[in-house]
Amino acid sequence: MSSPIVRVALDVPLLRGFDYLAADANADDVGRRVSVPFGRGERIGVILEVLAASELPPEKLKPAHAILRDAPPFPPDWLALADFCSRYYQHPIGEVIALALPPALRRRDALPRLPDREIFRITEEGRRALPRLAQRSIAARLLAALELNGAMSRRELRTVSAAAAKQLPAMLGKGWLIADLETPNRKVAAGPELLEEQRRAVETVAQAFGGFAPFLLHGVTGSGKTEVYLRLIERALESGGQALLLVPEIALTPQLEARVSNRFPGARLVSLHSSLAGGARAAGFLQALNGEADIVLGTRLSVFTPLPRLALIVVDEEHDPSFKQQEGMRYSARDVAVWRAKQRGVPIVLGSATPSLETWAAAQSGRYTLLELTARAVAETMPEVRCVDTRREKLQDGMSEHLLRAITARLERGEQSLVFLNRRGYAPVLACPSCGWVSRCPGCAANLVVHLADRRLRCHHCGREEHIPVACPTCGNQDIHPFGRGTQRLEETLAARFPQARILRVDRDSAKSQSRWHGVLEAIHKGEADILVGTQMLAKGHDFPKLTLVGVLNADAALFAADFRAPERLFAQLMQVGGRSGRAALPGEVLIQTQYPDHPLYRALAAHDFAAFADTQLAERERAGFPPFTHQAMLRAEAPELKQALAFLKAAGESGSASLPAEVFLYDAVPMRLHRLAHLERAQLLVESRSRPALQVFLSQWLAAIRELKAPKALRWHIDVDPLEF
DNA sequence: AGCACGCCGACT
DNA sequence: GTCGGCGTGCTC
Repeated sequence: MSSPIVRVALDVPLLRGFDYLAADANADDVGRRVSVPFGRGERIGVILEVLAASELPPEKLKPAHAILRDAPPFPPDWLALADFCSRYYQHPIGEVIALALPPALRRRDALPRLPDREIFRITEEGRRALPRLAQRSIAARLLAALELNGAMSRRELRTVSAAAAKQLPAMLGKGWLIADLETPNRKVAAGPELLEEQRRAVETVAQAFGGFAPFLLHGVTGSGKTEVYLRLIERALESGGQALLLVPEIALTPQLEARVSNRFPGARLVSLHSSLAGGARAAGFLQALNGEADIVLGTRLSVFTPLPRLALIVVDEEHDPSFKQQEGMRYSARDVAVWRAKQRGVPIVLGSATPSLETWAAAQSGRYTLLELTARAVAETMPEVRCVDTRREKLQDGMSEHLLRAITARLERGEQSLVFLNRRGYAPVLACPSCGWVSRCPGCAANLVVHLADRRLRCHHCGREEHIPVACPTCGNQDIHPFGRGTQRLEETLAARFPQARILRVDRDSAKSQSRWHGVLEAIHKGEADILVGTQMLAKGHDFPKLTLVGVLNADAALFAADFRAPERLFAQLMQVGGRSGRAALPGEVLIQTQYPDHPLYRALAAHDFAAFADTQLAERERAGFPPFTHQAMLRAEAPELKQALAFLKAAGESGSASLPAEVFLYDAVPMRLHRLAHLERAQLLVESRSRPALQVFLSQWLAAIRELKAPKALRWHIDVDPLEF
């Protein structure tokens, strides 16, 4: 009888698994970590299959070092999830698994310690023994404490005696105590009264528990989506299930985490945000895997958490672009979450005030069930949204008289204003008016942005920094100046115009660190600022009670951008900033400076009518053959020379057209919009099909052919399935 | 991806 | 005579 074979997924960019001899392997080692020799080193992989024989000649097989049995194996549905991602996103299985695992589990480290959930109780045997023991003995004191308290954890027993841990095994051996697992505490704090439509949404989803059912929960800021999530999580926990709550990659996670843990004080909450230390991430992952965690809350990576009792998935702000990974395996956590809900037969709730058009279309067609929250649940009113026609009103330093008057009125009333400008820095470029020189980034096809605060020129794409030159580098002219307007300059002009006002700029530069960001939020809350100048950083989630005016500068560019998703993002962004202002007592106002006040996007925004906006966008997309009416994949290449990237893509395109199915279309290779980034020239080639399966089949064959192409050593390429960026 | 082997140019 | 360039090929 020959030794069993394990097929192992390793973190290498190769499509296949690797077979090893493993004499002690058995069927339930599938999904376990394994240490194997690879090349001249050692690696940790995951067992995909246990086989009787390998297709490889026996002499090529090496024995595995050890199957790591210190944790439960990753369950079959988890491996199936990795396999799906591998095939759908055309990414090697070993790398998918490596991505899904916390780094600590990809090493041979000792596993992190999990929070102790073991509790001890005294037995009859122990009660009989107690009087016979010396009163001051450790055993007696422990038994007495247990008799008094019922059940105690190891930690609690240690407070009785520091030597408790040492004594426990012997006492267990004598049958004086029994160890048990702490039963989860089902305590739920009271939530606010639900509005009728919230209650209906909760009931509709709750009735779908136990089977796959996708929902779109559509409701503006303040309509109480979070409360719906919390009630549904409560239902999931009641039935003994686990809930997965995915949130965008923003600084808001701690707030939501606090809200969840306050509501479910007895539940075991695992929070997997990006700044988590390695050990903590692994611990959370293992708690989810062994079924101890009740709620997993985290950003896109959390979609890969193993959850044996999964009962519900929630994706909050489902339209948020941060759910899509933009490097390595370019997966969409929202889409993977939907697949996972289907695989596991559980309901999934996608929540947003401005759903992605993909999700909206699915809800319109009935594939997803639409749940609408129309009322603002809290004491808030929708702000009044108006356009300021900048063709008629002369601008002063980028601001209209209208906006300036509105700010003045807020100052007089002691309310806050926010001026929104999505452009960091002082000015987008430094230029010489006499010779036409502009500050360009030597590595990127982009301008260096003037940051006057620290007197530097900075590339927002590659991070390059230079000193601000005193004279034009080409003609020596000393009269060079910043052109255009960024948040720093806006702050300066506002300060000049409103010398009495306290102005606070909020962008990535002014709120770099977590602590500075918190300081900023606190200052706003305490009313220590009268005028806020900010980028989209300020748009999300936070509640500023005294804010009653939002002015939007320079939004028009997105209306006519080359990227067909730009209007969708603009609408979501403006809706979000607008949502920062206004409550019942202090109604809010949004002033949008635009040259196109009659544009349907602004009209829909003014009417707070997402559906109208979405319908016109979807009609346009259908006419133009864009997603969600077609499915796309983007092949991108980068190389030192643009012609190398283009030549590679052209060769790839030719190899693809050789066997192109009728329903798949290959476009020509073109330079990317930002065609040079960090000294690399970049180009891309779009593939499109109305049939997702046809596209998938084509992609897997095509990529096999592309891997055979020879390319310059410095050229790198990747495939992006369902790309967001153009 | 690493990391070997392998065959041609300028250095102690 | 060797150090080292990165082309090619393999990893069970």
